Amino acid sequence: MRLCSSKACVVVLTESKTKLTINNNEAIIIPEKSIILLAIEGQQIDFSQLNTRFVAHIDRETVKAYLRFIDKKLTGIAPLCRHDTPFICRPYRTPEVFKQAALHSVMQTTDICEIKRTRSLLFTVLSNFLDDVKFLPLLLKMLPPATSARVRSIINSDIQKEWCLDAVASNLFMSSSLLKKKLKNEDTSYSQIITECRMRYAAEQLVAHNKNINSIALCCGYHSPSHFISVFKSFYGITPLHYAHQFRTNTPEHLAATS
DNA sequence: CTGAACAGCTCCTCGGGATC
DNA sequence: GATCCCGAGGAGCTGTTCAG
Repeated sequence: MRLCSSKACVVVLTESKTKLTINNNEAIIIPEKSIILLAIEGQQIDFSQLNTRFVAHIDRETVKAYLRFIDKKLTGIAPLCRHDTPFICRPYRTPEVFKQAALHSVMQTTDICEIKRTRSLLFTVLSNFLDDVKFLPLLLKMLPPATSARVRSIINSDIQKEWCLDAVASNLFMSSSLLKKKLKNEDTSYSQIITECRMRYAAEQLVAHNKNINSIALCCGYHSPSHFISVFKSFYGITPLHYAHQFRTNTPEHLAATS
């Protein structure tokens, strides 16, 4: 089952022995009662068994806040090696705390107290990885490098606009060839970024507004719904309708309604 | 370090058809 | 009718090289 999230990273709790596959590479066996921290951006992550209620979604702001909170000197930390798998696995003994964190991480609330409580729960979950040498490099990897972040920000400012590389480059006051080089140095490309922005927006529209596929495809800058579906499927591993259905059947509201 | 040029490749659109 | 899949062709992007 493909792991879907619009956040920078997730933490997954396993109830039983599970196979984890990242970018279709060799499967990794995860023991039962483990928690796995995964950088999700740009990765295709599949679990042989996955209970979406046991997935805590952590956004970039929470990661930034956590790094400030632990107050460690970050400048000397070696970056995560390009070949390193972007995850850490630890045994976990207090699943009830984790389940609370996972539940809160998908709640949409403007209540300051609830937001602070969610953040505290996620901090508690993250702290389980503190003694792992890969932990801080992995968190730093989730914070975007300058150029790709600026490209994302430009595209997200008007996601429906028909962006091209030249237009984005001129917004950044540089040539398209220079922009390509800078993005390549950050291990990404314009195509990857625009697809990622479009797919995240599409997923939001699917679950939040219940729009049909045609209008979502157009909103995301695709003139062909069929192409949109194929891109969505290659990005999330499931079709848009399946995604929306899966989200609805796994939300706490639905679980409460069906219990 | 930056920009320009170019070959090869990927992505997107379009059209058609199958399935639910 | 809506969704999904597939193939062909063209547009645009990537990677690389070279020059300033």
